[in-house]
Amino acid sequence: MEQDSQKRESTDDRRAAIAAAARDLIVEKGLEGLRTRDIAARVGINIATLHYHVPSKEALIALVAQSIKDEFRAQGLARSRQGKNGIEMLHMEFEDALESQEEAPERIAVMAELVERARRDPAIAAIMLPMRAHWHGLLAAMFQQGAADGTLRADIDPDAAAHIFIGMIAGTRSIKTNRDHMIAVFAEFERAFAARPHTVPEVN
Amino acid sequence: MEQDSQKRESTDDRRAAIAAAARDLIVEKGLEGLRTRDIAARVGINIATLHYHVPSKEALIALVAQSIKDEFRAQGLARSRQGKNGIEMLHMEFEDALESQEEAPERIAVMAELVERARRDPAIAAIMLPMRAHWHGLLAAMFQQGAADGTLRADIDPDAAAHIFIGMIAGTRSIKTNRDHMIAVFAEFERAFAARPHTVPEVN
DNA sequence: GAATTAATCAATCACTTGATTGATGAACTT
DNA sequence: AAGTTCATCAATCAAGTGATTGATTAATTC
Repeated sequence: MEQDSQKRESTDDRRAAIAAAARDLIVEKGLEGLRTRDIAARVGINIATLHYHVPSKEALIALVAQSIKDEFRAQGLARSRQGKNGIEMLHMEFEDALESQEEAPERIAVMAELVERARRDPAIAAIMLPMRAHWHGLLAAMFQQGAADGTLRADIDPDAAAHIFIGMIAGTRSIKTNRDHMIAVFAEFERAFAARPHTVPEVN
Repeated sequence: MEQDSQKRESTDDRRAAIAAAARDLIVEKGLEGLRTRDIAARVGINIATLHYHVPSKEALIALVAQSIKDEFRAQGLARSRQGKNGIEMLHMEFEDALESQEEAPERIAVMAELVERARRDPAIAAIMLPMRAHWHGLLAAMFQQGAADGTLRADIDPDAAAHIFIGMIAGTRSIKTNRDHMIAVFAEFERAFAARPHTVPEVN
């Protein structure tokens, strides 16, 4: 139960509210349209109060990046991959992506924006790049596992396959993306990377 | 031969120079760091002169988008795909991407920025989305062709495969991308989508 | 060669924007 | 109850920031 008559919020709560408002505004206006005043207004606080909780705009963007990173980590931990074979793990990964797209599409959009930002802002790069590298590593391990357990192609290059998988997911944050489209794309991905012992050799 | 003693440039030349300077600055500072004054300074003209040639910042960004679009169109027309089979056309497409990445990496970076922008700016969307749709259509046709001529998997979903291909290319504008890495990724893509009649069926 | 158009710039406007200051009341400490 | 810290805001600052104005000079037209 919350007491909504409370006049003062803790810094943790405020920072979370500020991050949430900033994320919404980044989706609406992009990083180039992000204004500290707009964020303060959306949270319902004064601009000086915002600066009390988050010292600078730079720190604010880093806060947003960190909030994204934390959510991805939480999602990764939510489901155990233990005891699963390669293709099953890949399936779970895709389901996570599908869930993200449906429950927090704004998260994907903000992440795309921050990945761009990371290219020229070391502070953001320090947050986003390890996150991407970690995901890439997990995926590569899955592909390797799949090649070993016979559920994925034996001649797979785990690193390259992880790259293609990430590109596929990142591409779904595009225009006409709906659930059915994503499912069709992943089905094609599965046909492309799953082991296919059923193919009938042609006679030359 | 050019006469570099010329004091006045034509509007076409000026607009091209402005677009080029803007693209460089977008790479350096992002759209959120783009300033009309900086562009003018880089071209070597007064801010008022810039506004004489390009009426507003909005129009300037549209000019950049159009310049990108024109270059992509030119690249697409540079090599004829006639008489090629599915996998050969795909190879050419990859070579074009590789060439872009090496000869004009800034073009890819700016395009990524503009694709983000298109999400919330109808004027930019009107330029970028048809470009993307056109590329997607060309790719889907290639995959269909490849399925028909036996060079690519017969069970391919051309639309989904095009999506994955675009994601792969877009993903290469990421961090540690070098030529060897791109080639390894495309090799994996080829293994994944090429017809593989040589697979030996396993006995259940 | 006079009139017109194209291209340019110094100066400035009106407004935005991130950040600070100094003050105020609530909540916690002792 | 007094002192201290926490959270808040009205007012303001200084540096931008996109755009305009009015004038000047080179090029073109007639």
